[in-house]
Amino acid sequence: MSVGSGHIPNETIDRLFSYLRPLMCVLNRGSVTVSSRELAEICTVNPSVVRKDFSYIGSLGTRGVGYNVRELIESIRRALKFDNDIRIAVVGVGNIGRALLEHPRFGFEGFKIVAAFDSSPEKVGQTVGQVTVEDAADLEKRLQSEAVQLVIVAVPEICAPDVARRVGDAGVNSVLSFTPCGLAMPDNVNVTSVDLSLEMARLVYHSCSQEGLRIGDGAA
Amino acid sequence: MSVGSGHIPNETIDRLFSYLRPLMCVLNRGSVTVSSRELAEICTVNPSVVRKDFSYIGSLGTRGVGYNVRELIESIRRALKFDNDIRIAVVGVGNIGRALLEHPRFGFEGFKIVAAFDSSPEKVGQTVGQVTVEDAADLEKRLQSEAVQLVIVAVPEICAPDVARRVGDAGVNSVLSFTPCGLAMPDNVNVTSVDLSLEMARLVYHSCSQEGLRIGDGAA
DNA sequence: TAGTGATTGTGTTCACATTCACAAGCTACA
DNA sequence: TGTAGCTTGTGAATGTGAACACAATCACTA
Repeated sequence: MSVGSGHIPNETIDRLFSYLRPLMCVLNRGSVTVSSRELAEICTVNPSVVRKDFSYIGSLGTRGVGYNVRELIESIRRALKFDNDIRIAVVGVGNIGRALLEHPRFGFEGFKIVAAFDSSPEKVGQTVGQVTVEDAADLEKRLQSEAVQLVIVAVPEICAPDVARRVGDAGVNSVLSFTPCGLAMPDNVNVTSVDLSLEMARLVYHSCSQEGLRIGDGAA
Repeated sequence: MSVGSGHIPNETIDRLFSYLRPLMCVLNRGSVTVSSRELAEICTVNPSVVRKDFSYIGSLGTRGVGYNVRELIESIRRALKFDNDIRIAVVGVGNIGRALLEHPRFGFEGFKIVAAFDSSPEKVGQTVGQVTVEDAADLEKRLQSEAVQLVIVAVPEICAPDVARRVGDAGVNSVLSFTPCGLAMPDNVNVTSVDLSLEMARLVYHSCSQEGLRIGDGAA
């Protein structure tokens, strides 16, 4: 019962994703290995959770030493089927859309923005970041020809349902939306909404009820 | 063991927050009551989860009818100590900061942006949304005089650690950051990072491994 | 080569959360 | 008033993940 046999718990999957970026940081700092204790501290989880998580994708560490950072990143990405760049399109080049397009890091993290759309004539033709803004009229056709896997919907709330429908029709089944109210989408389309209000409310709640988080592992 | 006695499970707390916005939508649609089945459908959870969650904050529904939407929202907000507006400051008036400041909905959701800061002289003095951008030099002093409870850090990555430190020094203990790499903060400060890469990676993973989500409650 | 200190890997235990199933209670209507 | 149809509220069962504790293993040093 080791190495990728059996099934990986859902929570572990979620955490595996969240390890990736800290590991990148550790790698950039020049560390060759990282211990479960270190990584746990960065991610604010229990070290034994880290070890168990990694045990689900195979025994990757060396006792007494830790985990080889580079190998670890590789293994996680393999386990999460996150090998090739994910092809992304941004719909809506307002403040948020622009921020995304100008964000330089996506390239390093396995994402590639391949197209941007807007319906406003003065924006169409502009070059923002690495792409040139296209007319939203061509949305469906272009999503298909660019083999887009994920669409970021950053349009005004009123337009969102229409855009979402068209994206669904084009066969894209991952949508990241900045419109918090639920978009009615077919079952085969996964939608994640970025809801800052929600995060902020939770944050303040937890700050108020400051429950002491204990982390330790054995000798704490 | 009813009505606010005992303790509320963590997962329930999280969900209570996530019910708020859908309930607002239902309210705006003109519905007076909502059933656990309806709300569960919107939130993609099991109806019995909804009922149990609400049972932790008291018996709020009427059998055969459902829950009074307005009362429900009130009760949830009370339970989450989310009665008064949360006072927010935005640091960094770039694309993201501007998007936040111009976002009209916060006011309706219990948030009030009371200040914005930037270090660039040409931005200081501009009015964006409801506030006038102030010089970041006065940050600590102004955070205190405005009794800011939560700071949104939307500055370039390189400046983030410094801003975070100053925010911490000013006594604010909730920070929402758009800088994904962990900010080193004292223990009494809660930081939530908005990490789009993380969300996108999860989204694509779940779209690929399309596991059929079942929801039903008894008769499905 | 033996000893020391550190760290992983994991079986077991425990705590927590979800689901189920059904009684209790409401509305509507004849 | 009585009946039918919903919907809530909740005890009990089930499922799942987290924490723990410790054996196994490695590097390093004398």
